[in-house]
Amino acid sequence: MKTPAKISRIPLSRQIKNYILDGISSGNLSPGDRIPSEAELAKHFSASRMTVNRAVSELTVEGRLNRVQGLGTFVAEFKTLAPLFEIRSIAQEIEDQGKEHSSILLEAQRGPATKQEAGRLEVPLGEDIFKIQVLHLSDGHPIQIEVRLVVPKFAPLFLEQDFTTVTASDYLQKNVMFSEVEHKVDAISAGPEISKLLEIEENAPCLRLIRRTWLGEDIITYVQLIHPGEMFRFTGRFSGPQAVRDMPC
Amino acid sequence: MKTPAKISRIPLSRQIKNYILDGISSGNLSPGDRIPSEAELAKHFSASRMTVNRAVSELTVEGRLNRVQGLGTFVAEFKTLAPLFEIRSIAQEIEDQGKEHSSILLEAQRGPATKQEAGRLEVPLGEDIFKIQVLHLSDGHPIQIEVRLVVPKFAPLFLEQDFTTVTASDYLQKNVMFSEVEHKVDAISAGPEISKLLEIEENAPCLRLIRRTWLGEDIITYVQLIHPGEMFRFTGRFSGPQAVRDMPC
DNA sequence: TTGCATAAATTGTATATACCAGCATAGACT
DNA sequence: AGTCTATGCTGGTATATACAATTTATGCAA
Repeated sequence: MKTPAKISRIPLSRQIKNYILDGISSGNLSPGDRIPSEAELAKHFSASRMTVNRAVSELTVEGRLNRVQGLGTFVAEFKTLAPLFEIRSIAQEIEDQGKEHSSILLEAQRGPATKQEAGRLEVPLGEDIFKIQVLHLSDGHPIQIEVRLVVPKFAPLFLEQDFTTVTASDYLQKNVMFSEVEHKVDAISAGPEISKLLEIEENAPCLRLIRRTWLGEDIITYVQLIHPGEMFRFTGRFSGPQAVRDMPC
Repeated sequence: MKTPAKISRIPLSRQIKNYILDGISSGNLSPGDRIPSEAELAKHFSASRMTVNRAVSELTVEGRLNRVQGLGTFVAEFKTLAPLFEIRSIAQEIEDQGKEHSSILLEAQRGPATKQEAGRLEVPLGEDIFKIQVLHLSDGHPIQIEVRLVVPKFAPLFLEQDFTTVTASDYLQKNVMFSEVEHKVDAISAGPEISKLLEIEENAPCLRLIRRTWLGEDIITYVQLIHPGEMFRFTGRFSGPQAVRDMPC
């Protein structure tokens, strides 16, 4: 008798990681709390300690946990901005979490640049530009709003992309000659539109606003990402105690 | 008979990682090359495959290698900017590589801000500021120049730091309430001063210039880092084929 | 009370083994 | 010639085990 279909195609180590992550995001585990020891987790999952060790080690590398030999493993005190500074495809990020990425094209229009848009791209006011807005979903749940401003004459190929499947990061990674990247991170609260799109409460704090400007020889792109803070994490690697504790969100 | 002192306190997995990294930096392994299989490495180091597996897996997470099931493990095609965007202490970075960090205080003076400096900090021209310049060394080799501009009235405690042991990142991580970070990356070539400090050829290309501005409630800091490009790596995670290949450096 | 040795718990590292999954190729078959 | 299959190599995951290193708690002795 063969294995009855595929009951669980998710690796055990991944399940353990998700279990811990769920504990953190659900509030059962708070920053500073000790998580069960490797031996306990191994028993709980009927796994060997090595498997637990790998799962926990990976979470440590990812900045979610801190391990202290002889003491135990603890939920990282603070979230990290590090992932925000890593320029990766949101699709890849989601898939790495074992979830399914999809996206909805909210807007794709061409027209003259407003004053703000021209400022972002550092082009003359009224310049012919493209404005694309995409909503990214993780397992069907909205998770990030992406706004792209592109100067068509610099990037004709960009316009042929399927914006719902190819993220800006994907495209830029494959096609754009990097010369300079400017990166700004800010925190905002949700206005009516954003709260509706992301299915969160209005005026919810903690949203991360990331702005990136790519200045290449043949393309000028401005990417603006908005997503709930929970998706990305802070660790001590980036900011210390006061850094986040005193933040409004 | 006990172990004869400590012949090798460096973990085997770390040794394997260093072996591979050395192969890459020495040019024996170029991007795209296949590295020896896990079995071969295990034999070479008289280690078990699991140990090799861990070492190689970690290098993959760090973006230095790409693993393909059924094919082999390959040197990552391109370096990544990701570490540049991770805000970490240079001291920690160096120690993580198993090397010793030290630093030399090149300059520490107080005076009115020049036009350029005032612009960086967004303070009035002539504002009383501190200018600190530190040279960081890895195992005695100069590796990074750090320039810090600080507005004293916003950060009185900052001035009591020992600048040669506490890096700006360290301090900011522990004491500064984060509100906004601006991050710019650029590539420059080495002028006479820089080439002398970093012990590299004059006009050497590929130097990374990183500028960070921290805007907090009680501190405004501008940090400028210069280091040879080799220290940090690119991977496909950040930039695609053309991204680096076509760069002047 | 103080100091020190010891024990217990925990993570860190390493081994030996097993089986699964993906890829490429050689060889057999049509 | 084209197609299929078997095989071998590769990495992916998991187990069971062992010992080292670190921290904390405990208990005993001075």
